[in-house]
Amino acid sequence: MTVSKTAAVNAAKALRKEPADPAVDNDALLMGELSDHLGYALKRAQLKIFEDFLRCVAPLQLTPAQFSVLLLLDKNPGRNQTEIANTLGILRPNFVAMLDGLESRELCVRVRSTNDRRSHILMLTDKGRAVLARAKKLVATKHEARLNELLGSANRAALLSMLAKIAVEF
Amino acid sequence: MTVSKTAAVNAAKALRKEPADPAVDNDALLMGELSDHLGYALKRAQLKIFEDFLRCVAPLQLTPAQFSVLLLLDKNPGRNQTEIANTLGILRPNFVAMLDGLESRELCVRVRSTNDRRSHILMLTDKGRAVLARAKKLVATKHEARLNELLGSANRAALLSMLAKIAVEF
DNA sequence: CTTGTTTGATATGATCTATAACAATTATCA
DNA sequence: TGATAATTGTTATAGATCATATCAAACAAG
Repeated sequence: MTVSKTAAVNAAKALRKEPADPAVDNDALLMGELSDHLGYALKRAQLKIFEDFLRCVAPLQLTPAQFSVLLLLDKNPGRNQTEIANTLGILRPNFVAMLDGLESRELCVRVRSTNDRRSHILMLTDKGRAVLARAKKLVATKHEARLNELLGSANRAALLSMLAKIAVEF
Repeated sequence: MTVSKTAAVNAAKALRKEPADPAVDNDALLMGELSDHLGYALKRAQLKIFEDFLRCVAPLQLTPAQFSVLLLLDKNPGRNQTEIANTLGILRPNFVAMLDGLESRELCVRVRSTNDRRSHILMLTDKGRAVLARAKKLVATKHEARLNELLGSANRAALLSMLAKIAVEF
C-alpha cells in the first residue's frame, strides 16, 4: 500500500475524472479492482484522517498516539506503563521514549509504586489535563465535526461501529 | 496511535467487557472517549486487515503494497515508474527498491522507452500475471470473503464507499 | 547552444515497529 | 527460608516505512 502524504495530492489529481472537454487528463491511470479492496481504501482513509488530526491539533503539538495516551491516562489514573502500553497496542520498549517526551513536557509523571517498586504509576499533571481538555475541544470542533459534515452523523456512527467490529472480531 | 500487531491481542483482551461473574477481569482499562474517535478505530482496523491480507497471500509472498503495484501494472501497461508511483502515493525514490524486488523475482520488467529514453516502461511478465491471478483468487476467496462474512455484503459496500469518500474528499 | 525540466537513481535522515537482553524487584514453591 | 522463575522499566538494535536533497542522463524551450 504505502501511501505517502505529500504525494497523495498527485494521486488525487490522477484519481479524479474530468469531463471529456478541452484540457482533459485522459492519461489518468485506471485504478481497476484496487478500488474494491478494503485494505487500500482503509489505508488511504487512515492517512487522510491522521493528516487532518495533526493539522487540527497542531497548536498543541500532539500526535494521535500521544493524544490516545493522554486520554487513557485521564480515564485510568494509577496504572503502570505496561498496562497503558498494552491497552494501546504499543510495545513497552517503544513506550519509554514516548513517555520521556510527554514527561519532559510536564504533561504526565512517572511515580514509583509503593506496592510494586518495579513499576511506574502514570498520572496526568494539571498541565497534562489542561492540554488534554484543549485537545479534546479542537478534535471535537474541528476534526470530528468535519467528518460528521462529510459523512453525516448516522453514517459516521455506522462507519465507527464497523471499524470497531473489524478491529475486535476480525 | 501506534498499534503493534503482537500486542493487539492483549489490547483486544482488555477491550472486551465480560459479565460481572467469577473470573472477571475487572482490572480492564477504560477506553473512554477513545472508542469514539474515528482515527483510532481506523488505525486498528487497518492493521488487522493488513495482517490478514499478509496471512492470506503468504504463499505468494506479497505485501499489500506489492499487490497494489501488480494490479496497477496489469490495468495500465506501458506506464513509467513516476506514473505508477504517483498513482499509488509512493514517492519515486522509495519506488526504486520496491521495483528492484519485483523485477528480481521476475514479476515485472523495466524497459527503456523509445520515445523518452529517460523513462522506464513497466510491464508485468507472464510470471507476474500468473502470480497476480493467484493473489487475486486468494484475496477474494480468503481475505475479502471473510470480511463479507463478518460485515455482510451491503455493510461492506457501505464501508468501502465511506472510506473512499474520506480518502478523496476529506 | 544554453537554460530549465523531467526521469530514474542514490544517499541519507527521520520515524515507526519489533526483538533480545539486562538490572531491579517480585512471585513461586520446594 | 532460599533457589528459581517471572515481571517491570529500560537499553540497544535491527528492520521497515516515509521523506528530502541531489545527481547524471535525457528531453524541452528559447
